[in-house]
Amino acid sequence: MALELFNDLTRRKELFTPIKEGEVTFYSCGPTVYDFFHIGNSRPFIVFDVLRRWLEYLGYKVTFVQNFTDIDDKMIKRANEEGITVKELAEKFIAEYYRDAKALGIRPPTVAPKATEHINEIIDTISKIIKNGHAYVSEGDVYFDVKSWPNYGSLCKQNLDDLEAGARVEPGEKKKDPLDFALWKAKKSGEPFWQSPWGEGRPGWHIECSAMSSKYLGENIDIHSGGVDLIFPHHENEAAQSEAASGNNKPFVNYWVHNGFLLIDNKKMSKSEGNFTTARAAMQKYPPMAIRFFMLSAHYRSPINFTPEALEQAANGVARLKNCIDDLNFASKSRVDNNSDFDIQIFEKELTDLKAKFTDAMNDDLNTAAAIGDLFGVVHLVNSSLKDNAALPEKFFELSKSAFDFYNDILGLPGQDENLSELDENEIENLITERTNARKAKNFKRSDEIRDFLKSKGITLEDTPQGTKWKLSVN
RNA sequence: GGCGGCAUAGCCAAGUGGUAAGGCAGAGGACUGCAAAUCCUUUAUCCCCAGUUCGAGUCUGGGUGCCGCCUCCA
Repeated sequence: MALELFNDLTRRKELFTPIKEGEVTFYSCGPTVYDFFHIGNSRPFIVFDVLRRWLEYLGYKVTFVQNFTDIDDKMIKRANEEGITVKELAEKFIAEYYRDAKALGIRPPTVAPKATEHINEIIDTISKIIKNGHAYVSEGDVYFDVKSWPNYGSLCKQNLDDLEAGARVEPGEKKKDPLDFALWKAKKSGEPFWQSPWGEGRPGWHIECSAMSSKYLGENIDIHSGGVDLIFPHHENEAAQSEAASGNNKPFVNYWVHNGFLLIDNKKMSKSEGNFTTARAAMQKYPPMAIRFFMLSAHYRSPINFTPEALEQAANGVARLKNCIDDLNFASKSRVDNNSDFDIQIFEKELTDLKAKFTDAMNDDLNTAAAIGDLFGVVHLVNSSLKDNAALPEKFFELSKSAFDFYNDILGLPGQDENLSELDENEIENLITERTNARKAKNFKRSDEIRDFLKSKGITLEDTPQGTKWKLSVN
């Protein structure tokens, strides 16, 4: 089975075929860097990170572009509040983006362009749209002429009249039609501005993605992703602009993929509801990998509900996975025996079957929920083998470890251990030795003291027939 | 009003018309000095009604309930 993706343009699952064989051009809408990104933002970052990894696994050379929006109303407002420049604000939260993204196992994009570093490209794009007759200048603003674009509404499946009914005109806007949207905004006092053929001003929101996508990926790209709420107006506008600028009658994007919303208490997260949480704050309450696991435990297009219970369940799921890998590594130190009568052939076949099921699930519109089910099939297989056999051949450990490496490469689970205890390994080992001696002497009071002390330092002990093993506690 | 989505065990969640994956939590058991981890056993007539079919969670129609977009928003 080959990869199928649900395309919002056709609202059907379609076989994925890239424009250029063996290569994928992939644009994903990135954050506006006026604050830490919130927990809802982290969903597309995580699920499309997995889509990118999966495409790479399938053998494509993936160019993954994710922008930083570093100039818009929110940026200006926040910078003024903080008494810093828009540029300083952007630099701060771009750094914070990378910090949070890394913790969540999100890989850096191939290219991460900033709007303010592409003003020339933006101006060029706007000029092309004007030249092609789909935009007009109005007192220093430039607007996209929606009525001139017959395809407008084809992505969000709305007709112009219905859209018109909900459209709003801001005071001071000089549009011909309420649906027209700004490509370029004339300078207002106190705002950053750039020179343009239409006077001093700054780019509108949607145009940066068109300009940067075209620069790094070409005028027609394979995949464009974002949250469902971006379908209208952002992506509808982007498509109109990009196609109006290229004038080549080819679709801007072949596959539009959108993630479902993350809800809090079954409601959309919003500041007015008071249910707004940054990813940073969430990671202080739950392990980052629990958040990643949670995001991948449902299909990316389904809505998911962010609740403490769900996150605790996810944390326990990650712990089960980590325990298995830890047990495997521990056993590989003392239980290797190539004369073991363990049936490695059957084991290898079961691993292969699970990998095939996993592959089918991933190819089926990135069904990570089903895929995680198969990953737990591996966990169970490895745990059972460890339980039932005192000694196992070297190949068992090689196959198991490479299987977990494979799943980790795709899903980013369980990720990497980084949070080290304040104790160093020697101290831990010494205490374990002392405890082992105490246990031999049946001094269980002392042995439990040591175990409790280590627990308080984030180290969990487990006694096994091969000795005591320790691990970092998962929260 | 227009467009769209969802409804599967206590909770989360897969599921291609042929008698319900997986995770979490719970119960019982094994193992353990006690734990922890792990293993074994155990927990669902798939929102309601009608229809199509030999057979429906899965298709059709009609309800009911919840959610999202149409406005800055992942």
